[in-house]
Amino acid sequence: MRDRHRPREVAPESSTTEHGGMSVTEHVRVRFAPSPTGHLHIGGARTAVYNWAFARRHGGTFVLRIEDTDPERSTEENTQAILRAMEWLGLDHDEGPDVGGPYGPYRQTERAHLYADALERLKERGSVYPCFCTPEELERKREEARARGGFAGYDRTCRLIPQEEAQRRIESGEPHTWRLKVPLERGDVVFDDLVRGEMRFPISAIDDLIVVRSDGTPTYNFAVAVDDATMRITHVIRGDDHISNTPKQILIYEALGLEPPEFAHLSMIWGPDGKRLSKRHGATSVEAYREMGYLPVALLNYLALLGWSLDGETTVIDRDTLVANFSLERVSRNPAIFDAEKLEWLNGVYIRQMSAEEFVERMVPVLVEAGLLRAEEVAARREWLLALAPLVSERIKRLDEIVAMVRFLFEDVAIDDRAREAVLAKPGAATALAAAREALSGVASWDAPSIEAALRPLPERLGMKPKAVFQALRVAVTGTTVSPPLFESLELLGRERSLARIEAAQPLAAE
RNA sequence: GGCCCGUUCGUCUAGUGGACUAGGACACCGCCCUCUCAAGGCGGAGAUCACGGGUUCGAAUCCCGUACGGGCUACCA
Repeated sequence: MRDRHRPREVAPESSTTEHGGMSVTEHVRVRFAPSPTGHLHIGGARTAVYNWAFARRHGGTFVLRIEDTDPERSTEENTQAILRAMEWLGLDHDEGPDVGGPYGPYRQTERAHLYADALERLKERGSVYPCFCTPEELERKREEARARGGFAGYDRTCRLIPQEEAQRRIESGEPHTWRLKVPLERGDVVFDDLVRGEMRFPISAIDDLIVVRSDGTPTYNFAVAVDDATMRITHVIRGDDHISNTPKQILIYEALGLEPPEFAHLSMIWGPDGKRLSKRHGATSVEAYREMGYLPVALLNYLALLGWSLDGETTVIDRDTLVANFSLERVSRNPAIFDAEKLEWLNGVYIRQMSAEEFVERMVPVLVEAGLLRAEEVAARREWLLALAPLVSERIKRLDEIVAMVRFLFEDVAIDDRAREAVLAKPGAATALAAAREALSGVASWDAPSIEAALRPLPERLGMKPKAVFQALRVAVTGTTVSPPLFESLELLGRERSLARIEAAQPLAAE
């Protein structure tokens, strides 16, 4: 449903709001709050991109908060991996566990005292009450309520316990949780979602949720609200799986006597089958894309486009353009399906945009990693690498494709069976190779133009098609039917090796 | 069950009542270029705007309903 009354988001740099008749400048503060239970995945990265872009667009602060309250699955390695992935993507944060900041600590496990403080405040204000129901009882009640239909939340039994009695039971050591006393008389909880417009929830449908467990730890909604409040977050930009949590968090803010932030809910990212994106759909972590040879700018661009558009026409959007143009108003409400092919195309666009120098910088680590080049050789072969760069960069979409494309330049490769059959087995192949070998041995200066000058006349002289002659040569020299341009390849291979390979291939060629 | 969200070419999207014979991009098909593969150029196919009602001179755009998909409904996050 389209909502034409979507609220204004803040103007770039800052926004001015009325506070007690006084104009104050509100500094934008957003946060990305991943749970270190795994690597940074595509969906989380997209949320991070939007938060980052929004902060940068408005000259605000981007906070990184680690939600590590699940001790079973949270690890420090994952935290570090998430940090690395964000750095690689270029999503720099202003405050976080690694860089600190005025509103720390930035790991939930280190913020226990803040939740305790908040609980005290809630008690003082009478916004919370102890609940002595056991998990088993609750389970039973839930099932009964479910069977009756309608509201399935807590039946508020303990809300009716007189204060003195509750106090006595607490002091006697009876296990209890703390529940939010939802103000039934309050009326609907309404907020203006910056992406979806007005969102309205009947107060009667909101549970007296547990804010602090019997072991004293805060529940998710409580921790989030307290964190966002104490970190002075102004805009909460997150997945739409949190829409239903929002009214609960707003109620917590209100119970604390605080002004809730603005909210913007992003649609989910799905796999090609319309299901939640998961490993089944292939690579889902940012790290995996780095390893596959994707450029950070390409992934950033693609992620930005997954639910946001600049103008509906522009698709190639670099970091600066994104920052200069990002707005929540242009975020779409529909879930988006992750399209690996479009990402790959975009990556190719950025690869082709690189200068030879930039490409060499990317290519060298790949070659070294593949064992084709030694790091010590790089300086000496710089000119050669610079000449190779444009030949390769125009033909690949991922950096990891480099290896297969240039291997023949670094080591002798066997001639591919299919290539031999399709090309060398054709009549005339041997004649072509012999003629080429002869023509090439006479080349004075071993460079592509001279090589081309020597080879160009061959087809006509031999009465063959150009393609037949050059493909035979290509297969002899590169081992396959697909390679960078022939004349340049010969130049880079060098005279000795080129002639040797042609000679070696001659016995395999048909007359 | 209750509450909430979503639905425009295969995919990402443009669209905010008349400029819509619904635009762009990826993918697909054809032609051109060409030593292969790419890249590039030109062209093509592809969307009854989920469905049904209404409002209006006029609706992809506003209203209501239905269907389908999704989320929340935990002492998970």
